[in-house]
Amino acid sequence: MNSLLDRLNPPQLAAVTLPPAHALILAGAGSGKTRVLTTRIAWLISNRQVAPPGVLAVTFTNKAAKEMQTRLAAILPINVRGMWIGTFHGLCNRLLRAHYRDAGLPQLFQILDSADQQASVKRLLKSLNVDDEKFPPRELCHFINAQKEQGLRAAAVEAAFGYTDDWARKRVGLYEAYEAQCQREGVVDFAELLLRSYELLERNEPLRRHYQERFRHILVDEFQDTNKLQYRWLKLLAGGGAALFCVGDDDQSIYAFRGADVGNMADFEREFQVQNLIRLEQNYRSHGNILDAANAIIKNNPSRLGKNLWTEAGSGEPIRIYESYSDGDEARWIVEEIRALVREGHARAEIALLYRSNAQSRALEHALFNAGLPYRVYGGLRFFERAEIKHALAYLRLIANTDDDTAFARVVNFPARGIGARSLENLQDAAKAANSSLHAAIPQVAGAGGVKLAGFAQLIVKLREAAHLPLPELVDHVIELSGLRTHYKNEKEGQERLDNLDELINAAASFVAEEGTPNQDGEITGEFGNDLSSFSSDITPAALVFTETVQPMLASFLAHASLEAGEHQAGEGDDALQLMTVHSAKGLEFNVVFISGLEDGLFPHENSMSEDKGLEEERRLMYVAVTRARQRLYLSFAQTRMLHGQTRYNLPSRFLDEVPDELVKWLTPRAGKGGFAVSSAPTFTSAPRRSESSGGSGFRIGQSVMHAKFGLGVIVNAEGSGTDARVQVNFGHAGMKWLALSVAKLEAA
DNA sequence: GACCACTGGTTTTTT
DNA sequence: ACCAGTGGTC
Repeated sequence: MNSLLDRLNPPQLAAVTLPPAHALILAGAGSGKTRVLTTRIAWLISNRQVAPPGVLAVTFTNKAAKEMQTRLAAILPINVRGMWIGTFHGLCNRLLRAHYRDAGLPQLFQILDSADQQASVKRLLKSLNVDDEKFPPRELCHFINAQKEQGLRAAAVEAAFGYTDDWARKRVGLYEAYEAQCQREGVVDFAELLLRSYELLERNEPLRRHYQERFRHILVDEFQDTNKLQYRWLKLLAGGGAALFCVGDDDQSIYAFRGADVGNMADFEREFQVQNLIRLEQNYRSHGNILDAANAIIKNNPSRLGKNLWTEAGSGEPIRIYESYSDGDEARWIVEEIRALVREGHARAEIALLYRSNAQSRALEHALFNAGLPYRVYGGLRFFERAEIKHALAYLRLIANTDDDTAFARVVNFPARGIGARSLENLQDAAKAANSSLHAAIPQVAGAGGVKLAGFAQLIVKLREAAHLPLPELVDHVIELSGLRTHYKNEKEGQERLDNLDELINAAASFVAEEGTPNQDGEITGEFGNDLSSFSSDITPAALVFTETVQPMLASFLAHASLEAGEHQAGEGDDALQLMTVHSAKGLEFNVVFISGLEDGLFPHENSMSEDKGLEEERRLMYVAVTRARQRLYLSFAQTRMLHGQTRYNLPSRFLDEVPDELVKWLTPRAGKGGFAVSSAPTFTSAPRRSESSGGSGFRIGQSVMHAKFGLGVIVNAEGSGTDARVQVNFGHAGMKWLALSVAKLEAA
């Protein structure tokens, strides 16, 4: 068993073998964080400090949870799938399924993903005759989720903030109405999973005691990404004396924009009087120059817990910086560079192209496509989010729960069966009057619309009669009987959608194979199975009973579809270049990394400047991007870039200035502080449309200029001529200014 | 109910 | 530039 600890460095070893007390592990990028977590669990179990059911391990993504399980299974001779290792949402789902009654939910409650939630809010606004211009569904969802993530119900929002005006009051009212609608429909959104299970544990003392006593060791991955509610959830579960082992890196906190609160790290340290603070600073991933650059960049952030990565590897290659005239030129240069790398023997899959925002992938894809280089873009539409899949799932959801109005509204007229807006309006009115679901209100609708609706109700009855079929057959049956298959067969470009629907049947089959296989004791123990064996049976005996007609696998499969939208994408496994945003690159590593579009306004993003601490988060994002690279790192920027159909002129990113000169090799003449080196004369592309030449002043759009007060800038626009000539200049730090040429003393820079 | 023109809105994203 | 969603017409 000592071999388990053999290859750990001293701080890693210390972390893994800590006594059962609270601990905060500050784990830098590439410092072996996942390894420490899994080894810690394995060590605890093999040293009999805790039995497998006493461990609770939480991650953010399914991928991380799966990786932890796989690694553990390789070390320990136990059934890992029965352990409580999962995402916050997955574990909360498990908790709520087991105690649905105590949580006030129907047994087969459905989970709304973000799109479902928005559709649900939209429907709510419509039924209440609320102007969706005043309350955009998107923003309302954001508001509702933010409140839930603070642990605030609608009633509590008022108590917490009071109402400043009618609009605020109305907004909270809508939150309340949304809660009521979800409750009536028996659906929960993502944030609700968390809040509901938090409230369940908080209010139900025997249940809380049960879990507090059960979990002796709680381990948290990516702790810096937890929001307030998740932290409170952890505190509640650890309230019975469990040891909380939190691993995180404040420098890699890049999700504040969706509620993550790095402050949780400091709070944890203080509130739990953490005596064991361990820093993992030795990096096993990157060469020295890359690490030095990352350290130099992140050093500019004032509020850090403090940490400095080092490596035993040599300094390696310099960081290469390239300036190009346009985004297209940048992409073409990247293609050439990649060709050379591949010739030198680099695997394409080991080369990553990172960018700040998805819109930037277009130019890169264009160039890669023309060059015939295989690539894979991450972050597109996921399998379970495709329209045809969501349609099929909606039918399945109606089998599980006819009150699910979101599912109902989605497919009542898809494929088209002549139920128009008119009939639906009547139905909605009837449902509202009876305070019932849309399905239940069908008999109230008279006329031709009523007949057609009754036909749809009949279809649901037929589908429900098949609910006992094995899951894959049920899915197949639903696709057939609903008319989806026929619909897509008749559609000109429906073949891909048909293939996807077949893939859904396959997914159901493999889900049954993986999750539904009973173990020796005949229990279903997968993440989405109802792991009831682990609960003391006196608490929820009722949870063992399933609705007779509906098989448990269906509910589990639907939860699986919502919680794990799936990275089911083409080209997986091929030797393809990896294209993704910096956000989605977190946790990954590559031999060669290109970070493109390093321009002020893009990266750091202009929207971040107005936000409090926005620039710091952007800098952490840059830190994450840089630390993805093992051997070679390229940074590139362009003077002009097409965005939203307009050419934009940006200055080089301030982050470039933060990389020490001695680590860098400029592939183009070095740009001055905050300006361009290469005068905008394009060397390998046609000149851009120069709308005006600023009244013959000698300045042109795209030119770098120096101003006594504002410093360096780029001319982005011009109007007027002669003494009236004015130019608009982007000064980066100092912002965008209109200057009269006759007054402002501008010099070409 | 199907098709086409117009509008608005585009940071990052998991669950 | 480009998508999605909407409102008009047939």
